[in-house]
Amino acid sequence: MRRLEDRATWWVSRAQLRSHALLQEQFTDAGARAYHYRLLAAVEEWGPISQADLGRATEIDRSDVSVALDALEAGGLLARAPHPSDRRRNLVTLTASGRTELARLDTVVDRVQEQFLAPLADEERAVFLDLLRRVGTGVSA
Amino acid sequence: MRRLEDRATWWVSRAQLRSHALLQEQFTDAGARAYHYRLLAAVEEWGPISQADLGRATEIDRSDVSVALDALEAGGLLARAPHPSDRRRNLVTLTASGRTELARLDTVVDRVQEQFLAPLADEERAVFLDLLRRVGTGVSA
DNA sequence: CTAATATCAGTTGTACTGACATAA
DNA sequence: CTTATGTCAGTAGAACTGATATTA
Repeated sequence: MRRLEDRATWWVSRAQLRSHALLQEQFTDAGARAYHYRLLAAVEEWGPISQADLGRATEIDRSDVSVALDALEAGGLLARAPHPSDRRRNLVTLTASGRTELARLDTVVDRVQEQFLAPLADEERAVFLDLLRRVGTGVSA
Repeated sequence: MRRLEDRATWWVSRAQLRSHALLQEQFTDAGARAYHYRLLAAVEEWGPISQADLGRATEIDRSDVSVALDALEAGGLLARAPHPSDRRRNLVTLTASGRTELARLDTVVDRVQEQFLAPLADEERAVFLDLLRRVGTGVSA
């Protein structure tokens, strides 16, 4: 596969595939999903936050945020409350068990990250992160 | 998103998203799909090749190879012929127009790669490729 | 009897699209 | 009148699963 293996797009796919497989496997064992983790993490950092802002922060489509929040709310991991001055919005906050669940999932993600980056030495990891960040955003800064 | 933005898994997803968006957009304009390109490229390098081997080379599931080949064969880009000594197998080969189409898609992929790697300097691209390859295979070599 | 191949039908999770009622 | 928000229904492509007939 000379043709493909010289292409960054190919290797990005392969890397994403491996990362995704590790994450999915261990999230499934933990009874969670990637979307849920991303949303819980964003709510912890930015909450109380509206669903639209949550979508922008996690880069998950508004409509998918809406559906995912239904599950998270049903599981008691977060709560929706009306915005005091803008009745279009729901303010989303973490519950106590949401915080616990997030901490639990953090250990899963840390383990996955360690396995994923295992082929790289410490100095290489920092370089990799930097290059990946720039390529991911499309900005050279 | 401190929590997510310190994680390689997050940035791999973002990078894959950007790469995928560029590829999909320009493949759509060109009337092609990622699977088709991967299969054409593999057949050119390894063909005549059986469908099972094609699946292993491209890391596309056998069942998906089967379906994708239907479309490519219908478009006259490649041909299936019975294996002379193993009647279970189809030997897949490129047709002349398959070769032309592959060359056309190569220019698309080259353009996408250039856009995708735009944030990186030349030396950085080589480093990035190397790190990505190791992380994608899970092997430090 | 046990693989391996090609195929078919169906499922999952991610991402997106278009539409809509409501409210700013 | 225009824009933003939350919701709903539906779609697309990638990846996978399980089953099956055929052949090695």
